[in-house]
Order: sequence, then C-alpha cells, then structure tokens
Amino acid sequence: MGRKKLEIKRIEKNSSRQVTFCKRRNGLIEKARQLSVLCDASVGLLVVSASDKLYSFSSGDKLETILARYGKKHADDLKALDLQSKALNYSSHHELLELVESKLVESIVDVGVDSLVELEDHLETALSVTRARKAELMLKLVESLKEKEKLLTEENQVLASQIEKHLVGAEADNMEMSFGQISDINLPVTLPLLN
Amino acid sequence: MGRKKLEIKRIEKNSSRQVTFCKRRNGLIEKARQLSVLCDASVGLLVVSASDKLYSFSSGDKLETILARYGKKHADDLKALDLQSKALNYSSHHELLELVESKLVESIVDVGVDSLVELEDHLETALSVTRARKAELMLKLVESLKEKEKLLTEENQVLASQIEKHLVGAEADNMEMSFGQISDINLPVTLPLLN
DNA sequence: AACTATTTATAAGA
DNA sequence: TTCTTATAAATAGTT
Repeated sequence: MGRKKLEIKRIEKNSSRQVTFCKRRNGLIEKARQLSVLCDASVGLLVVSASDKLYSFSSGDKLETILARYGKKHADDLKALDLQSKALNYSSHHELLELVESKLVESIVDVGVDSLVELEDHLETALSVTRARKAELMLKLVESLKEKEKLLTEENQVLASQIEKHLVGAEADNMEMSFGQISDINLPVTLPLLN
Repeated sequence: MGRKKLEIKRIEKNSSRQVTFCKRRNGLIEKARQLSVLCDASVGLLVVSASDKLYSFSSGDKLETILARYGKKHADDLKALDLQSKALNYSSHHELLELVESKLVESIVDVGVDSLVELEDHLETALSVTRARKAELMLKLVESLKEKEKLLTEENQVLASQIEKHLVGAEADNMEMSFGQISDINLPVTLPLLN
C-alpha cells in the first residue's frame, strides 16, 4: 500500500524508518484492537522501538485470565503426561515451549507476583520436559543400537559356528584342506566396533 | 477491505467470526513481522482465540539488542556461550540450565522489567541450546549406530562368503555332504533387524 | 480454499 | 509532524 511497493527489509534511511514505524505501529495496534473486538479474542501486543520506547495494546484483563487458564490447563496436561511416561511426544513438547515463550512476553506486560510464580512453574516444567525428552531420546537410541548389535553379533556367531562345524566334519573325514582360505576363516567372532 | 464495510463490533455469525479470525490473525502476525523487520523494532504479539487457542509472534533476535542496551551484567555470560559457536558442549549446556534456574529463583525476589528481559533471553538461549544439543546428540548416535551396523554387516558378508567358498570347494572334489547342517548354512546374509 | 470487488493501509510527496 | 493522494495490500462476501 503506498505509492511504491516496499520490500520487507530494514529501511535504511533514518527519517523514513521513523515515519514508517509510527504509521505501521499505529496500524498494527488498530488491527489488534479490531481483531479482539470482531472475533472476541484476547490480544496482547508489545512494540519496542529501536530507540527503546514501549508501545503496547492489550484487550483488557481477559488476556491475563485466559492465558492463566490456558497455562494451567497445559501444565496439568503435562503433569498428566508424566515425565516418566512413554507417551511424551514432540508436539506436546513443542507446544510447551511456545507457551513458555508466550508467558515471557506476557510477563513483561504484567509484572505481578502471581504471574511470576506461574511463569516459574512453566519454566521449570519446560526445563524438566526438555531434559526428560533429551534423556528419553538418548535412551531409545541406545536401546535400538544395542538391539541391533545384539542381533548382528548373534548372526555372526551362528555363521562362525557353521564354519567351525564344517571344518571339523571335513577333518573327521580326513579331508585335505587346500583351499588356502582356512586362515581367513579364522576370523574373530566379532570384529572390533567403533564406540 | 472487502465487499462491504464491516462495523467493528463482535461478529455474531459463528462461522464468519471464525473465518475472519483466521484471516485477520494471519494478517496481524504478518504485519507484526513486517514492522519488526522494516523498523528494527522488537515486537511481541499474543492472540488467544475464543476457543482458547494460542497464537503468537516474537521478533526474537531483537531481545539481545534490548538486553545489550539495558547493559545487563549477564550479557557477557550469554555472549560467551554463543549459540552460533561450534564449541557448544555439554558442560556449557549444563551451566546454562543452572544459570536459568538461578535466574528463576531470583526473578521471584526481583520483579523488575530488566530482570525479566534478562530472564527471557536466558531462557531463549537455554531452549535453543537444548534443541541444538538434542539434535546434535541424535545425529551422533545415529551415525554411530549406522557405523556399527555397517561393520557387522560387512563381517557377516565375509563369513557368509567363506562358507560359500568352502562348500563350492567341497563340491568340486565331489564330496558327500552329510553333515546335516547344510540347510542351516543357507542363512540369509543378514538377519532381519529391528528398526 | 480460491476468487474478486471493495475497503483500508500506507509510501511518497508537500 | 501532519495531510494528501496514488497505489499496494488486506479482506468480506461469494463460489
């Protein structure tokens, strides 16, 4: 909108950037207000200019209420999931991280103690979930790795034992072994593995 | 903008309200993004739908800038961690998590905005580091797993080929194979593996 | 999800 | 800044 199409990248000219900031900030706040009214939504908006001036919009106390409820609900969900449970999945993890980010933004607007206590809960949950998730992934991968190792090692032992039986049978029949591969057959049961 | 001018008041029709919410929410988030990019501003936006779904935008990288302006003592700690550095190791990760935890406790005592901004940055760093660390661990484990698989599979093939050579040699000498293990020798080169 | 007639936002200029 | 105005963008209603 405007006389020319404007590329979305930092406006270099200082005065233009300032004018555009003023116009678009007002526009953004107005749009936020409209959205909250038209669609009965809670909207919180924070804008900090390059010169550190703060502008904000909030659709009233509803935001706090709904976010608190939203946060509580998800915190409970997470507890229900139980960190020790195998049901912990990425999407819940991801949702929590987004929630925590949201709570951080909210906390700048509303610096009440209650809000901070709640925030702390979320952060602690986020950290626990993250750690648990990491540990879980590591365990699963290690388990899978060990399982595959075990199977392959078993297979190797079966193959090695077949070769041994074959050789013993041949020797019992007094066979001459002139293939020249005997030494090759004397492989260690398992090759050295990387760790 | 649209076929008709829309009064700014709650849209009564349920479906229309939902559609408008979706459209305008996307528009608002895009506008927020544009403002942050065009004018080098920090923008945080939170939208909660009437049905309690949360949507948000945050111009992440700008928080660092604000932090620097606020001249925080922990800014140096964070810079030292340096997310973009390849030197990211577990101990720094662990230290960061502890730092975040200590900041959490501190935040209850000291409820200033500065402290929260700092906390936000710490947490974001922690989350990024955690994600990066998780990805890193997964990659390493998968690589190690694949390497081990490869070695064991190669070993199996060597063993299987030894058996084959052995059998061919015996048949060439017109040997009677009465060990009763021949069928056992006809193992697949690789056993089925778990995934 | 697309489309498109309109309204709205806004870039540049004064 | 603020106003104006040409033009770009968003979107309301429709399909």
